[in-house]
Amino acid sequence: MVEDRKLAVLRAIVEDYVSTEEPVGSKSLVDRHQLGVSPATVRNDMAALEEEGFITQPHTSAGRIPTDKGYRMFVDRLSAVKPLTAAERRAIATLLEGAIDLDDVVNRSVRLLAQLTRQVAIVQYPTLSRSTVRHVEVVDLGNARLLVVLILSTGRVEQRVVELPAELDEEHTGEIRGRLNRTVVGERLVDASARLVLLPDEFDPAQRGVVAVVVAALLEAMSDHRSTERVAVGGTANLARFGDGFDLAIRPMLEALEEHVVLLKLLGEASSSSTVTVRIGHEGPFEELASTSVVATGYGPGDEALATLGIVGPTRMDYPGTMAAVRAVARYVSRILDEG
Amino acid sequence: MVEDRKLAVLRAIVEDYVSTEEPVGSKSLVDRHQLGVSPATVRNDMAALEEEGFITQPHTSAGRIPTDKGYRMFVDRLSAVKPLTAAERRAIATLLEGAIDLDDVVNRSVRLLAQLTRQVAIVQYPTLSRSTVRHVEVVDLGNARLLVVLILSTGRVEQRVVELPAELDEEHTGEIRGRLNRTVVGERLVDASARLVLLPDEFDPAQRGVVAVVVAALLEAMSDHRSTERVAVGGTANLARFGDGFDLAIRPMLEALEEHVVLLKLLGEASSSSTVTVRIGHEGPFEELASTSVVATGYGPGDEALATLGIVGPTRMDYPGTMAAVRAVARYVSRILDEG
DNA sequence: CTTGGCACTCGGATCACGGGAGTGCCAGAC
DNA sequence: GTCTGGCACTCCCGTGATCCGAGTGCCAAG
Repeated sequence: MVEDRKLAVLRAIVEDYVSTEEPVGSKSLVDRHQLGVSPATVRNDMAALEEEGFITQPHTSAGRIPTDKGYRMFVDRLSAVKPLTAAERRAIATLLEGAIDLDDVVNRSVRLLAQLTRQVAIVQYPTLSRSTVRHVEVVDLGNARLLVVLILSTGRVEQRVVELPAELDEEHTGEIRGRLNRTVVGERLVDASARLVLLPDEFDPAQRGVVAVVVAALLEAMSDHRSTERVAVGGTANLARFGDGFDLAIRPMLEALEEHVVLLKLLGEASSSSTVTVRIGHEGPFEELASTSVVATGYGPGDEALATLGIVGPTRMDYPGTMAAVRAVARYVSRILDEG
Repeated sequence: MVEDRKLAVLRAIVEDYVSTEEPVGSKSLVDRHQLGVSPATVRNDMAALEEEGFITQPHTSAGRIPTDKGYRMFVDRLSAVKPLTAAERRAIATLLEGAIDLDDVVNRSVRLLAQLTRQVAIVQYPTLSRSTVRHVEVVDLGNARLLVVLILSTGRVEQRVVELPAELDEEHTGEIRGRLNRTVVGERLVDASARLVLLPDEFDPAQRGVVAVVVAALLEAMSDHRSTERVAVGGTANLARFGDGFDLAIRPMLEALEEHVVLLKLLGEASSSSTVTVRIGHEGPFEELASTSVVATGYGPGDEALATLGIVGPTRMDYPGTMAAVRAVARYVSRILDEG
């Protein structure tokens, strides 16, 4: 009973602080919410909440603001995911339906997410690891150079130009192309890689060198770090809304946004699950970003989470709304990938 | 004589203001520079310079700061391009030598430029329009789908997947591939496009539909706006150094950085020439960016400027150093493209 | 357990004030 | 003519001093 009201007070504090951006006191709390008790009672509850570490005062005789622990409690136990409006759903659907290829899907998603949440959005490109090989193409460019193209089931296309030890004739490239495709088409990348490694030995010694070079390029393309680490970022202008500890938080944030490796670490383990995960303040891996939270989720066709998308914003954010937006976008994108 | 000293004073004001970020007064001017005259004399000159619109006072009884017109004069007539240090040259050379493909060149360039100038760097991907076709590849993906790959002399690769009205056999794809290549290889894009349009008519009616679809895809790839409009941005964290009118300037800047079309407009006509151009404050096309300057230049293999690169920063910047860095990077990148 | 009352604290806005940097102008020196 | 030193003036900015109010903690009574 009393415990319930304390949590209601915590929820009210979080909500008010998120919307007003100012420390919230007992008086304004009872004004804005129907708590059915007096400010004095609320004060007692607040003292208890502070004792337990859920809220804190910036200085004596100021209102209270939630701690990271307070936000955590709010997210875990005090908030219901806020359903999107019909208009928002429609906006998501129509915007994403129009996408023409994978790049476009990712770009549209990141814009959409930034717009919906008014935060900085991050979308990781679907990783290659679980997709399968659709086709391999080998093209003679002349001058002992080959173009090797790898086409994957997700629609991603990787290409590499390789230098050969010697010129190659049409017949041989055809043979290599054919055997490559018979070896890997339809395979998952891990299996395809395993088979490719053995392939050069099946050719006669004269061609082995050439095949080895091509295989090396394909292997490299399959395990390509650049593509698995690729991310799209949008809504950086929303950083300008930070307002409060502006330049304190914005600098490390901008730096992080330039380093895709850092961003991927930020999105973190969210990719493994397809539920929305929230990392609040210091819970994240970077000390400098202690005043920012990450809301992320995995996405991908079917049940598989091929990649991660999410947003980064100040710990003081509208978690229910943000989580709803992230989840909704992830679901729509997943559906699109399913169809493509 | 007197005129000369006035200009020397203007130069000194610009230099001091750039380095100290504070309005500069007559006293500190004579202290920091060997002008050989007294503060009173300098004051007279400053009054004249203000009269002519080169400098202004933020408020009465404060020092002077350069106006856009003052910076313009400084850039045009008062500054020598500051040569880079040997270390900087070496850094540019070694960093860019290691690039493995066009994307990598662009990415490295933008990082380099951001680092050298400590500003926000922008590099436009080389435009397709002046490059030539190196090879066209057509790959049957099954299910009446073809992959069309366009490889250009700049190293750019564009690919499109097209849906055919009907399944196609190996022989026909081979024929189409051959005739496509005979038609366009070595041609400039404009010429290639012109020839392609006529190509379907040369086939017999049964194949004409298929060829038309492939040609359409190629034409689209050749005139692809997405690739001509692609830009890479780096060093956004440097925005955090703006310091002065921080949030005033940073917001529109971040917004501009998200809109590649806007960025291209910012870089502007610089692409036509291969000399470094400077756009100062209000000279640029955007009212909101009146306190930022753009230093840009065209670059590309040989004498042709295929694209533009440059930096955006506060009007209060080190123009000689920045111009030198931009020019140096453009030259090195051009050389790399020449070799590739 | 709740509530009204009350004394207390402290941050932030406001204001007055003085120092200092800078200016403009003028009269005299070169 | 040109430069210079002197001087009065302006006004920004930092420093205290003051005051107000929101908010707190605690206590005694309901």
